[in-house]
Amino acid sequence: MHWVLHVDLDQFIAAVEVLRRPELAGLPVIVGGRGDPSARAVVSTASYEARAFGVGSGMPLRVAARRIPDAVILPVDAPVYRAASAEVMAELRAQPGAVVQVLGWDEAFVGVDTGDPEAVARRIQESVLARTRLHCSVGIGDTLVRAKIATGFGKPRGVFRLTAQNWDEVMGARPVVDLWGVGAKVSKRLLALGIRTVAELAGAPEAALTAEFGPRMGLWYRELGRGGGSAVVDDTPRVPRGHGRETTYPSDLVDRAEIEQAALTLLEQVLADVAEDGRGVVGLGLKVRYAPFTTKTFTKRIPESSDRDVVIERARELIARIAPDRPVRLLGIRAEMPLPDEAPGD
DNA sequence: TCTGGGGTCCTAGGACCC
DNA sequence: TCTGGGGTCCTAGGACCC
Repeated sequence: MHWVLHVDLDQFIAAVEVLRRPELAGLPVIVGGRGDPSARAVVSTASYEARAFGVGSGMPLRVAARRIPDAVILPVDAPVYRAASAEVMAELRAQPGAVVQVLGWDEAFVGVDTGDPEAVARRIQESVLARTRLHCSVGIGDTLVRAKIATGFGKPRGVFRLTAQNWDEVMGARPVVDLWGVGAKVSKRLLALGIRTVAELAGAPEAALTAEFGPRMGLWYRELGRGGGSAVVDDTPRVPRGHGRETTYPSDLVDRAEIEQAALTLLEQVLADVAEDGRGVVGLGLKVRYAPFTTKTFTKRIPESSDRDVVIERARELIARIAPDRPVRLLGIRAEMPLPDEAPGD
């Protein structure tokens, strides 16, 4: 029978850091930003020792540092994590009969045909550990959604099976925010409809959901409440839609020329990423966060172009729309690339 | 206590066309 | 003195994930 496994590395980034600094084992390790707790940054990953103090992903670094004064705080070192991730994914692909769909640096779906998914899960944990010295947890499911959610019950270093059989018993009474793809906003809107738990969402009337969320998302949320959806692990390589760069400045930018220069610097980096993909640009997006928290996005479609100067000229038109008299806290610029099937000439 | 940076996908509403 | 309905494209914004 066909099974979906969801493999998720345990405290991935912190674990990779501990591997190259064995003396950190057992200490509260926090990785985030440039490793400077006085800068504007958030926690990427905290080791389990740090989590015991209530520090977790997304928390401002400053707050984390205050909470654990003797924590080891390290800067994010993306190339190292990418390399470790590639090793893990290669090991997953080496499993006999496995179809692997990568979800991020530290997680992937693995589709397998087997009569004993737990045995496959344990074998994966052992072989990933042997190759990379990293521990992972594995969720087993009869759909992608159930496998993904199952992993959380297996952490750390465990295996958990979640299927149509035990879905209601395990998930029914839990709040909808525990579902993959339901966050704070949607769960609040659901609550306004009288829907608090996963079971209530699963049994909610179609009309109420589609009226609130539209025909597509409304039906999807109900399906999510049932743990349903696809059971197909898709290993088609993802084609990126675009590239972007965002920076929060240590102090807000006020000078007009300075803002323009900063935006063009970001654009250079974005265009380098686009060029590396060997594709053109069909759209631009400029995000500005004025101090303190109002964010504005300007977008623009442009005729497909790979000419750097042409794209920069179009971008200048967006940059000119930044309010001249307001301090800028964050700038982001993003280039959309043509989808493969709309690329001319192939 | 003060909120990053990289992405993805969905929806609403206006312009425009037939 | 009343103005349909379907489609596409574009901009802007919302929400979510890791």
